[in-house]
This record gives sequence, C-alpha cells and structure tokens, in this order.
Amino acid sequence: MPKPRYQRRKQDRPQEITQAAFAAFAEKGYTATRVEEVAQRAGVSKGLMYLYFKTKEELFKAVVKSVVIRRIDQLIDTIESTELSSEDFIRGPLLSFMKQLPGSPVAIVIRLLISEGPRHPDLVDYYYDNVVAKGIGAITKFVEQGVERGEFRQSAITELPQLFLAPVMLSIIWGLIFKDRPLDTDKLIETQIDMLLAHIKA
Amino acid sequence: MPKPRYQRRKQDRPQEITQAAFAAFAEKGYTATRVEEVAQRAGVSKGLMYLYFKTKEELFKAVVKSVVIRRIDQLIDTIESTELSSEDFIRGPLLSFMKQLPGSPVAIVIRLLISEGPRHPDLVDYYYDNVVAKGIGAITKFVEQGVERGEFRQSAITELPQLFLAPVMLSIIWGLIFKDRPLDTDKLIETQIDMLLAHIKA
DNA sequence: GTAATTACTGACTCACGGGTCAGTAATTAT
DNA sequence: ATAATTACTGACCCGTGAGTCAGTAATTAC
Repeated sequence: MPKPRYQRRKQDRPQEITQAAFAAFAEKGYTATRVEEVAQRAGVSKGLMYLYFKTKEELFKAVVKSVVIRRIDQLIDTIESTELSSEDFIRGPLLSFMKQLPGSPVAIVIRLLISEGPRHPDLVDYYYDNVVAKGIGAITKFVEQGVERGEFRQSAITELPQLFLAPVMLSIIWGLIFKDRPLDTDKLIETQIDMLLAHIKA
Repeated sequence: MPKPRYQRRKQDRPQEITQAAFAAFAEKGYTATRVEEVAQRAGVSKGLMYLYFKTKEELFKAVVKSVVIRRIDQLIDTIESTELSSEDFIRGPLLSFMKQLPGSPVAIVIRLLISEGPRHPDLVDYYYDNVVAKGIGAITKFVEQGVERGEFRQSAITELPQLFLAPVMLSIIWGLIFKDRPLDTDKLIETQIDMLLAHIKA
C-alpha cells in the first residue's frame, strides 16, 4: 500500500510533542491549552499523548525542563576563560546575553512559572537551582573577580547581583503583558549597565 | 423567628464578593478558583454570585478594576504640591511608595494580568491607562521638573523612567515565584535609587 | 396583620476536556 | 508470505465546574 497512514517514530515523538506543547503553552498558557490541540500540532492522536506522558501535568513539567537554557553554562565557561577586562566583559558578552533574554524562551517559562508555579514547588526548585542560582552565582563571582583584580571597588552590588537582572525582568514582564506597546529594552539594559559600572568602578 | 437565615444586603454584596474573589484569586489564581469557593468566602450561595456578576469572567474584570490603586493619584498630587527638592522627594515619598509595592495588591494584579491578560486585552488597556501610564508619566514629569530646576542634568533616564520601576518589578516577580527565598527588596530599591540619583544629579 | 416584592438559595443541567482502552495497522521476526 | 509485536488511533467514559431557575424567605408596602 503506497500510503501508510502514519509512521512509527518512537524516538522523535517525545521531543516533537514537548515542542508542540511549548508553542501552545506560549500562546495560550497551560490551562487554556487542550491536550487535543497539542496532539494536533504534533501531528499525533490524543491517545498517543498519554503513551508518552502519563498526565497533562507531567507533560507540563517535561516542557519546562526542556527549555532550561544550557546557555547559562556557556556563559559561566566564558567567564572563567575570558581574557577581557571585567568592564569589557560586562559590556560585551554579558550585555549580549542579557539583551537576548526578553525575546527568548525564558520569557515564556517565567510566565508559566508565575501562573502554574505555586502548584509545582518542585518545578520552581528545579528552575531556581539550574537557572536562577547559577545566573546569580555567576554574576556575583564575576563582580568579586573584578574587585580582586582591582578594577571594581567593594559595594552593595556584590550582595545585590539582582540589580543586573532588574531591567531584564522588567523587559520580560512588559513584553508578556503589554506585548505591543513599545519599550526600548536594549537601551534600558544598556543604561542600567552604564550606571552599575559607574557605581562600582574603582 | 429569632434566626433569619440570611440578611438582604444588596448594597454591600458586590464589594464583599469582589473582595472574597480577590483573596481567592490571590491564593489559587483565576482558573483554579471555583465560583462556589468565592461564594463560600463571601458568605453567599453560588446562585447569588450570578445575580451580581453575569459570568466568572465579568467577576474577574470587576476584581482587577477594584484594586486599581488610587494611591497613584495621591502620589501625583504629592508631586505637584511638594516643597521638597527633587532629590529629597525621591529619597522620601517616592522611595516609600516604591518599597511598599511588592507587598501590595499590585503584585497580585500583575500575576493575574500575566496569566489571564492575553485573553482580556481590554483589561490590559485599562490597567495600562490607569496605572502604568500614569505612574510612568508621573516619574517622567518629575524628572523633567528636576532638570528645569537645575537639580538634574539631561540624560537617557528622562526617556527611560522604567529604570525606577525595574527593581520593583524584579522584587514583585521574585516574590510571586520564589515566595520563600529571601531577597532584600528594600535594599535593592534603595541602591537603584542611589545609582539613578548619582547618574542624573547636576 | 397580610400581600406584594425581591434578595437569596441550592439542587439541577450540561458542555467540556482529561484520561482510557479495545482495536488497527505499521513494523519486525521467522 | 505469515505471524508476532507494538506504535498508534479515535470513539468513548466520566468527573468537574460554570451557569440556571423554580422555589423560599426576608423585607417592604399597605
């Protein structure tokens, strides 16, 4: 028969389904997304969904974990191996990293965690440990490095690495709520970096 | 009969119901909250809910609108009538205002708008016009006032009033997702103000 | 007091969507 | 080819919760 109605693709299904689910959740949020709809997007039947994920909630967890950015590990590696001065590193690689966050999947994950996080403390822990703590830790370590090198002075910022992330967070939330209203997120982030550097430079 | 089973209180019901609904939404979010539960909290039957609000969605809108902080108008009035220098005003009334936001109902509304906003563009507009635009406008106006007075110099910050709100936003989101993990939001906000002032003082 | 009014109740309906499973057809083994 | 295996389908089940409404009792009018 020339037209098999479907192919067996056990290997690829999970990925394809989580990808489809991520797209759907991004558009409608977790609750408003129907399992049937994810199935359609992934090109499978509703029944198959439940062969790969026991429940909708389990699918949800798989989706969130699937977008844990490994880029953060990249960034940490870069910090450790860079030969740039602290300031140049901040104005270069770190700034680029920060600028792309508002448009990245991280924004969606933030939305999902705000909506559904309270019902999934384990997921929140997971994200905190693997993304937030790492990111905060990297920034802290980096600032301390700058102090050791004599480029930066001691200041409150060593204990408040969140100040680097504040404009990123605002940009993300702004984008989530006020999608269409303009905001120059790049300039916002740049200006914050300017201020921070002015504040800690030795 | 000494024990009437209920009292008729047409006047107070709407308020009582929206208050109960706000509390419930704050705890569980919109979708996970059952109309029946709000009814119980408000001490009325489920049926009565529908005499005051045609649908659950309409109740939702009423709730969000009910917490549109009039405090923002207060703040604007204060700006216009203050005799403090620009810096003193920022370090005083404005700082206090900012510090109390993360623990205020605004945080809840942010959560609700992130979760449900995409399905209620009119509500988003309403909130933007009556809270965000006003707040942003007030800060902008105030900074410009400082420039006119010669206290501040021209800078990118005039066009980026969101820099004032960035640490507030981060504090709010942090509180929503990582409820229990400590963050010194007051210090975060204070330090941002310090930096901003250092950056724009003439 | 009694009647008229209406705020309020709670048992009901019904659509919706998560989850199931007997059957089917693609694949693999023989 | 044929049988054995199993990835996959889609019609079905059933709990849940939004929304209804006929009836009830508190209030008001007389």
